[in-house]
Amino acid sequence: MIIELDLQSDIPIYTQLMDQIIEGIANGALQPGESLPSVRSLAADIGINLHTVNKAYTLLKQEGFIQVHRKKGVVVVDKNALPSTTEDYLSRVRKQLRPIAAEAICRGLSEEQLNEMIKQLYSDIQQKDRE
Amino acid sequence: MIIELDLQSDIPIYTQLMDQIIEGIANGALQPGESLPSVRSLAADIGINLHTVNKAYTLLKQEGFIQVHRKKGVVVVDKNALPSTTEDYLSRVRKQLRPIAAEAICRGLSEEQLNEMIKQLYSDIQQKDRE
Amino acid sequence: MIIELDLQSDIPIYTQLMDQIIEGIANGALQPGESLPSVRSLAADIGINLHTVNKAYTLLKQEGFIQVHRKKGVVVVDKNALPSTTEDYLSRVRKQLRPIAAEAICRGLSEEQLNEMIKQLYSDIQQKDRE
Amino acid sequence: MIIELDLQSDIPIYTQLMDQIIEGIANGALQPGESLPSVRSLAADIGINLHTVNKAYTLLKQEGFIQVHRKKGVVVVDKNALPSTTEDYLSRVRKQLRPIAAEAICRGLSEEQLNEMIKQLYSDIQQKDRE
DNA sequence: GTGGTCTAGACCACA
DNA sequence: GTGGTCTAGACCACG
Repeated sequence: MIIELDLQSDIPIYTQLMDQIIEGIANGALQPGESLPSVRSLAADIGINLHTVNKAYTLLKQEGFIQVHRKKGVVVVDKNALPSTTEDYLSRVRKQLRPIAAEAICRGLSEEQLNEMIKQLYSDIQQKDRE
Repeated sequence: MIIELDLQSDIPIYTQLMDQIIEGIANGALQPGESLPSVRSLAADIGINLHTVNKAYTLLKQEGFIQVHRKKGVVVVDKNALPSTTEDYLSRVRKQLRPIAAEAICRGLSEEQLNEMIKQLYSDIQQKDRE
Repeated sequence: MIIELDLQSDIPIYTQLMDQIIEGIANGALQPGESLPSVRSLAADIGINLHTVNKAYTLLKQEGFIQVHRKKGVVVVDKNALPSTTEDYLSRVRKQLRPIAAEAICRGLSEEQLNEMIKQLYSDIQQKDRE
Repeated sequence: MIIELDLQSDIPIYTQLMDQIIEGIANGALQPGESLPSVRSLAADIGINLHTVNKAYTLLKQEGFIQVHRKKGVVVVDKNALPSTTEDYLSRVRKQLRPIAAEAICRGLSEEQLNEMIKQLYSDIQQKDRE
């Protein structure tokens, strides 16, 4: 799986890294049980700081996407094992979406267009799954 | 219009302020042509520094939501005057939604559920508009 | 002569007013010896503050474009009476043009294009003279 | 590269700083990809506050002259990457030049003399480029 | 009185 | 160590 980082972006590198890994899990590029590279090797591979990779891994672990095995190292959790649609999670998503929706209303982007966009994203992200 | 800030949040105050004002414009609490309070008075009202308010105003101006009128002070721009659905804007929204969608897929939140959430947000935000 | 002000502009109103009057002198809309409206009436006409008009007039007087007669009020000076191409003036123009030229170079706007633009401005401004 | 500021000037320090940096880019003193000093060190060097430097950098970033790279710090963008001669840009230049041209007409500075001045500025600014 | 500019000092997130 | 954010206090230009 290829990690693409934008060092010019205002999004922190560790966040970008998390997002990419989560997307990898979503589209099946990272299968449940699969091992992620060690902090050290991943950092070297993509040319970033150890701390940065470490921070991403730590947060991913906290959110339940990965687990640290003593032997296998960092492994991907089964999607189905994730606590789905917690109320906590739902309200977090709502908070994330709210300002996006507000701006969309101001700019005349309709509910339908936004939903269409989400539909495209879903199929776009899951696309690689079918390969 | 009431501004609610969470000073503990990891979202910068000026961003929260921007979001609230944009939502105010979206729901009609802030009508086109209406003047916003001066940086000083708003800062005093909500108990933050005037520079923080100023930063929010500056960014909102830059994004076209408000204008600084030399006589009327800070003025709300007409929603319809905003360049709606620029390709730039659409791709920005897509970038914002992508990680949200990816996580949703992992957590088993379906496209339909997300759509429903957006529908609720739209009606929730626009609610005051109907008054 | 019609004065057009942009209250949204970041250029101070008094500067805009000066610019318009100078352009009026340049294109002959304001003839030498002609009287300008009084501070009071001009302010009322264009709906701005007395102080603002006053400041513009004061600066124009300082720069030699207008004179204050005890009887006729504010009158336009003859262009030819202006101290032309002082070294002071030339270096001031150079200072104004320098950053414009620097940015033009960065953005790949050629010397010729810039000169062409000036040519157009000259004919554009003097156009009304022919009417 | 040497930065020269006039703290007595009525031109804001951050604007002067921007102008100097843009000129540095124009004349090749600042090469594409080169890193600018950090806000702190530059502020210390030229004896101004870091927020003032920061404002200049922020605006330069906004106008596309520099980018903030998460590893390299503040980096000069390739001139060729700048969107050259946008209609927006051209009309902005026109607005800047208009009052200059108007005054020039009043003072009897001919089109040719202005053109000559621009020619000199171009060669003056680009001078260092040839070294 | 308002916004714009500048300074100063502080904390935190990031790498 | 770097940029990002926030606060505080001050002066000036503008209207």
